[in-house]
Amino acid sequence: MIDPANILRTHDLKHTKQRVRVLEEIALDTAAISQPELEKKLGKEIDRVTLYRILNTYEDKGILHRIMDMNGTANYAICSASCTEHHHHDEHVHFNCTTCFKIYCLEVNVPRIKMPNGFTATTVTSTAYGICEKCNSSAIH
Amino acid sequence: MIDPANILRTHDLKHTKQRVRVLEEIALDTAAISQPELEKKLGKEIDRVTLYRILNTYEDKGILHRIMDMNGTANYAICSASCTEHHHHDEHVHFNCTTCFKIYCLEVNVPRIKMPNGFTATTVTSTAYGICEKCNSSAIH
DNA sequence: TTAGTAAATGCAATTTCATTGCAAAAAAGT
DNA sequence: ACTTTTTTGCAATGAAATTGCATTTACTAA
Repeated sequence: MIDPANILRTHDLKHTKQRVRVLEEIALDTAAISQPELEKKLGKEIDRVTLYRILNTYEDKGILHRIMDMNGTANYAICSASCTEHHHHDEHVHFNCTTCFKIYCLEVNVPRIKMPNGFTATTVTSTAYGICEKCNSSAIH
Repeated sequence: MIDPANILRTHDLKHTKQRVRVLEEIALDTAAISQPELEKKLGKEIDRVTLYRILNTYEDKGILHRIMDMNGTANYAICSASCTEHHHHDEHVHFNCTTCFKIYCLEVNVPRIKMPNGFTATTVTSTAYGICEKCNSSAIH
């Protein structure tokens, strides 16, 4: 499990209850959570603006990584341990469920792709769309 | 080259000068063009709202496909011929240039990815970030 | 060619979402 | 407990997208 206090300490961020709450909320689910969902869940406790600022600093510090969905909405997931400030290593496949709209970070690496002449790629992302584990099993039963 | 009048006819869309202009503008470049760029170029001729509506109907009809960049901005490119209404076949790699911010549709297919148990994927997209052909060559000279 | 009707456009108003400035509150160190 | 620095919340601003409606434009059939 994640330890919010420890994460904040190792990234030289002050320990505030708002920052802890955001990490707790995101850690509840293995799927990424969207900014609007977070806002709905934490809106009573945390000001909208503060939430924006916390998410931005977490992204800068490499604590969270941001995944844009097909609607241009930001989704956030906890970075793997190898992420460092200004250098994310989220080179795994993302899975967007078209039923529950959750985004999962799969334990599958993005395959190597050879670029056409003249194009040099530094990062490659890969996103799959379909039905997730939970939605598939609830459809069967 | 693309023929706007023909595209409109084959998709049962009325021929208007605004619709033709949008297609012409998008066909000028092989790269995808962002909504704000389109707005800047066509803002004098076409109302902002009309542009939104045209882009939406083109996407619905499978004439354009929409690519979200990392900022959540919509970019549009002309669909390959195999796109039909409500079923896009843009399963090629997209390239986002981090210098000029243009998005290219590469002639490279998205590789097959095996999903974890329980996850069933219907579509997979792949996006590379880096320096495009033009920006690379202008950096050398 | 012209009249009728169905659809697309442009404008104004509204709504939604993100950002900025600043005063008050809260952390961390002494 | 006191001081300094950072974070938070609120209000105001700014930017982007959406809706309603009157006007204009495209298409069809006489």
